[in-house]
Amino acid sequence: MNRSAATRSGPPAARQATLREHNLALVARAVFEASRPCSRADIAAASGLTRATVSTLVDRLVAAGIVAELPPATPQRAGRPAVPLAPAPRSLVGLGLEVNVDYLGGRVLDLTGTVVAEHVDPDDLHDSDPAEVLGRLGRIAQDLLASVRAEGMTVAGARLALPGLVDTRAGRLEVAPNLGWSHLDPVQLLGLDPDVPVEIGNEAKLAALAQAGRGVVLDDATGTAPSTFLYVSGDVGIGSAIVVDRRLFHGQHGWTGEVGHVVVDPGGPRCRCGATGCLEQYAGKDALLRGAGLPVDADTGALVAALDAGEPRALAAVERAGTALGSALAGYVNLVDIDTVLLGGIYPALLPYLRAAAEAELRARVLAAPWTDVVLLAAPVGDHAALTGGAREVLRHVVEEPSAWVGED
Amino acid sequence: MNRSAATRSGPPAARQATLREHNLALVARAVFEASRPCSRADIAAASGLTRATVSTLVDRLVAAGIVAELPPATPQRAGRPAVPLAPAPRSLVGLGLEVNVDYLGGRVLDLTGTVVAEHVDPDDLHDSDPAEVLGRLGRIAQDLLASVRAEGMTVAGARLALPGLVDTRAGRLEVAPNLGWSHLDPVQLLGLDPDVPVEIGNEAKLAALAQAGRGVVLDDATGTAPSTFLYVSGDVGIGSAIVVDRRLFHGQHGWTGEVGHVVVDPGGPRCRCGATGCLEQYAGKDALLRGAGLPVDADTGALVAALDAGEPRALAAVERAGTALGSALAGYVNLVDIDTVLLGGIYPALLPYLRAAAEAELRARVLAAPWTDVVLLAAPVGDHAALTGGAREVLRHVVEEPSAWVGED
DNA sequence: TATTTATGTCTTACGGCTGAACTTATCCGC
DNA sequence: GCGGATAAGTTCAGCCGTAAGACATAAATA
Repeated sequence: MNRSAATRSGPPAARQATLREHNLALVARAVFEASRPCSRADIAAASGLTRATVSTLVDRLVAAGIVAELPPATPQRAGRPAVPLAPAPRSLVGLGLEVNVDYLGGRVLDLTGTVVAEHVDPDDLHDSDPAEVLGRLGRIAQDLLASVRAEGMTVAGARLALPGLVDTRAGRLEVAPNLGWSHLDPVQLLGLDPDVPVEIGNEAKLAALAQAGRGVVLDDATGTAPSTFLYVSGDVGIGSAIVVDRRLFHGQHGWTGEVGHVVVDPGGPRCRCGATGCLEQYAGKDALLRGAGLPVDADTGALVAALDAGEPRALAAVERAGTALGSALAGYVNLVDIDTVLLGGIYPALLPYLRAAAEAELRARVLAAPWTDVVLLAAPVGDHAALTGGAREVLRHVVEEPSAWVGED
Repeated sequence: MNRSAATRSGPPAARQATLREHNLALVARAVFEASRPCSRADIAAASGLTRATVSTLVDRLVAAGIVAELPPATPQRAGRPAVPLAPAPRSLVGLGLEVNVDYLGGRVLDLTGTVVAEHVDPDDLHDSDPAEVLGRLGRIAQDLLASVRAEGMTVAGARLALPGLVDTRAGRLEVAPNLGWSHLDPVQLLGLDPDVPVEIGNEAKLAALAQAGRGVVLDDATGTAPSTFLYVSGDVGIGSAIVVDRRLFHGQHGWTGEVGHVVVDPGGPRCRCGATGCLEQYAGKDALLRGAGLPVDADTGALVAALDAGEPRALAAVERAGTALGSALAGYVNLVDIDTVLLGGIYPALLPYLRAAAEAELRARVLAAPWTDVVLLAAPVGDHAALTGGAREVLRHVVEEPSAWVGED
């Protein structure tokens, strides 16, 4: 009997509890983004809340096991010494899972970003049976969960990375060409305890989030990890993700970043997608190996060896890939105006040989080149990045909405 | 003396007043998004706030001239008749300004989306003098402001659209090739009263926002304008904008959507940007006219006439443009996963002749084509869309942050 | 005219933040 | 070694905005 003209959608009404949730998240964020342990007073000064308010909020976060009070550092100056606050280790954890063409496995991270448990099984999963493989992964996940629970940790959730077109909201895998899977509900096939919420995601997208440095904790002694960047992951196919402010740009269905099928040359070779001259046919792994005169089942190491040995065919193939990649990336940058590109997958190893050609093309084709430089970087997180990204994504939600994990009183 | 480890950036602390601001915006949004006038009770039911709270908030919006109480409609059913609420007409207004290659002018919109004042001067402004032109526009703006103020309206702000690379935050125009302008501060040259805040923006971006208004009606089956879409505007150059949920995707500098320089064929003709085979060289206005064998200073009407007459060269040029556009848009859609494309500028007139070729290319090249259809539509707002978009953008801020316009008590 | 139904207003209660006073814990100078 | 200075963290009254529910209002209906 709702005759309302106003829509029911949109943001919810704000009440007193909303205030608290907001400020709780604000305080959590302050602790997790701080470059070193900070005190309640620091947070008060930085946020504009009073020390009184910050204190009650921090107390709740400590009680929930999200924030830990460290032993006091030896004070440097007059005044009561501060109680240093930091992300709580080995308390709340997130589980990242992945099935890819060459392995399946899981990784558990705590709020400090430390790996507290991991299990990876290399395997050839081309054209595999989804029920069998996901059942196996489910048992791996159960073992990981049991081991961390035995140490008193609480699992905040899990994220399953799959190399294909994924509908995150519906929890459906539409198609994963290389696995030979399509139209299935991977979460159900995992058969995990229903008390652990599992979401699925695209492998490249989650690998991208692993690069987003301090998504959970600032662990980049390596340097400043960018918070806005394009992540391009090369393998047989070439996937990518648009990360803005450490979050994915999601598009309408989550199917962004299909840079592998951007046109490089319409007169080029036919792609397995049916069109011609896609980037993948120049800079995909198979195309690179074929162009270098290596067997298709060779690995990147063989290609790098050929490059190091100065093989002309290998050098030519990689240069052609660099030009194609630069051309496609230039279009990408022209369209989304993000000028830091992290290269993952097979590209970090090839970057010394790719870079010159790619950058030449970028300089020539990026319209804003006179005002800004496009930076090509090797992605810092390499090994099974989607596992880390998935676990981090779970934990990011904890930090951004801690109220769900904080008790009533 | 701030030794804080926590950063001072990030969202501000939430206090009681924040609650009120949030809910005030919520209520305003409900009124402005409703498909027909709604009552206080409607808003309460839709938002989850109590009628009491909604009442006090609505009263404030009415007092501020943002919302108007309409005369009661003849009641259809038992019970006290509702007081219909709607955007207030001729109260708060926004000013859109534009300098483009063929005209300069301004347009004033009120909160209902009605044009309450307008002044457009056609003129050839290729390689013009910025100080002279902007001074002239400033006087036009002053006249418009004076006339609406004489009727008691309040000007919420102004937005100046320019056809070039614009740094919105710094208020600088980096370069506008067709105007022959570069490196200047257009707001200062306008010389407006400082009590009217003026921001600048890219012309294509603001024209895109004009398409996203709630009052905009598409002439396709659905009728309502989409809230997430790509807007592609063709002229000599081809600009575009990414609109998500009625907001621009901004990128790092605001320089998104340079689709005119996406590669269509690396072996193609050299572009004025220095690279080869850019979309602009196939689907830009000059390229189209040249391809059709028409003089470069002809207008779109001449091209359409040639098409209607069945001129083979014109038909071939437009088909080639359609294919090129489809190829570039396919890449665009593959990258940002937005499958509604509004075509503006010269394209609506050419759409009947472009569509088949463009859609064929889209079907072949969009990877998600089996799961979603890419829709090509003529942009509903045509004439000087950036004027409307600029004014709307000013008013959107009023609706989204009404607290700035609501008095203390 | 009395009843029903729905809108809009009024009053009291509650929860969360503020501000100021207070306690705690360390350093510094004598 | 002791008192003052300094700064972190805590306690408590007060304010403010929303919730809950009673009340007033206005029209249709029997």
